[in-house]
Amino acid sequence: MTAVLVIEDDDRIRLALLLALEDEGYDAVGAATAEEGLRAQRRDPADYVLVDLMLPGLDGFECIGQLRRDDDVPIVVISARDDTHDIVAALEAGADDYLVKPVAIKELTARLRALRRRARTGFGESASDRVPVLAFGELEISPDAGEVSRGGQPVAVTRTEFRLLCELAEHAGRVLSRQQLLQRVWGYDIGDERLVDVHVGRLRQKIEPDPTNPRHLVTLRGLGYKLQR
Amino acid sequence: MTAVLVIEDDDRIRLALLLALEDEGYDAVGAATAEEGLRAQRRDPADYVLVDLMLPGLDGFECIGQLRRDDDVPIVVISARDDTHDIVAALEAGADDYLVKPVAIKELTARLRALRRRARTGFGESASDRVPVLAFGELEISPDAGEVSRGGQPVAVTRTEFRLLCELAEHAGRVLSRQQLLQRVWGYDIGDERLVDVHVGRLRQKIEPDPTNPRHLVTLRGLGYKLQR
DNA sequence: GGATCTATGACAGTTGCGTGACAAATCAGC
DNA sequence: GCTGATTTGTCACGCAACTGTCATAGATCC
Repeated sequence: MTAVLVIEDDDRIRLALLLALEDEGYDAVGAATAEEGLRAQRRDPADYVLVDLMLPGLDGFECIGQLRRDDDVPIVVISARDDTHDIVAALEAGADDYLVKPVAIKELTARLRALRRRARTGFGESASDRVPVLAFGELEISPDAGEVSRGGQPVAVTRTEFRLLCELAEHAGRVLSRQQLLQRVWGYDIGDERLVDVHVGRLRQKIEPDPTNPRHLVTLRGLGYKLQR
Repeated sequence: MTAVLVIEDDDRIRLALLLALEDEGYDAVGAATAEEGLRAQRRDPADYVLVDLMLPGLDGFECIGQLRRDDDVPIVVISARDDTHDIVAALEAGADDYLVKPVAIKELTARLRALRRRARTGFGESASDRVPVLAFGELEISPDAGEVSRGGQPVAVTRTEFRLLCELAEHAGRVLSRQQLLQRVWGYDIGDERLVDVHVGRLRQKIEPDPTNPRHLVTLRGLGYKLQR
């Protein structure tokens, strides 16, 4: 069954949504705060997340950001605010759709279905010859095409940088030690680990908006590097 | 450049949309009727299609159906009608999103970007690329990701602290003596057992809500430490 | 109340990381 | 092949963060 996580602090609205979703045949779970929702999603990932923007503690935008960091789950914002600014900000943060309260349950489920259909289909070329693309926020990597882009703009990376990036992307969210990277990217059994630093540094100059404060290609001191959403 | 086809019979609205889209860096083309739009799309496919519902001749719903028959192009409906029925019908017919006039251009483009991102990413991560997490109440440890979080909020721990925590987490609920920890975390055969205390203390500062009254990382006097739920 | 075990703060030495400079190697265009 | 441009690997330096030691204070047991 399709599972939906509803992150909404207002008990009545949350309950109403949960009941309505269950009526529609979804397996719905509620969370009253962003923190609770994030935890629930980590432990037992739902297929969709609905999130309110105004939450106590961690707000909706941050919640979306956190969800997107380690998950591709479709996120639909359900908010009382219909300001263009909020809508744009939420979508940019990683939300897939934005509905203004009060929401009609039929519309909501229709939108969930549309979202699923779109995600399955992809677009551009026909499904068969579509190049797989790994996405990390505004960063996109297509290993087959040998292309990297940030926010739709192509980024020129060298071969070594590209291999390094692919290796990290393949194990997205996981730490790779310098040794592992040397092994996999360069084929060295032993070698100077600083070499990895240098290339990571160069890569960051190209793919990170603020290379000094990397958001995707992060260092885990003493452990290695990892690529995250 | 990204091309957008706008199918809208009202000249003023169509023109306004075209201009606004071009301002935003899109390559926008207009069509006044469904037939004209379909022809244009067949001849020179755009990356997105915006379509009005109330069109002379072939109406919007049918237009969507026709578009969908031979194309995966993302379709966004832009309509004056905000009736749930219409919205659901349009989405079911194959539209990807539905905006009610008047539309804010910023919102429109944000939605186009969201759509593109989703289509590229797809979803439904396979279980294999989900990073495993060990949970202890609100405390979460992901050895692979090199991450620790409390209540969904990431906590920065050092390498030694991380190793220590993982060691304890691996044997959750069991006491580990200082000797065992020294052995496993530091590789020391002999060494000052106080060292363990110091690191446990530092770890508690970071992961325990009230470090003086630890709930998870507890001391067993004379025996050692253990991590519990 | 004394003995033993544990917590914690301060501190200096060490380690790890990012970066710029540079030379060797490789590539592209002719 | 030649030449200039790009890419790659090496090195050294400096900063920031981490580690281990110690001393002292506190807790616990009998």
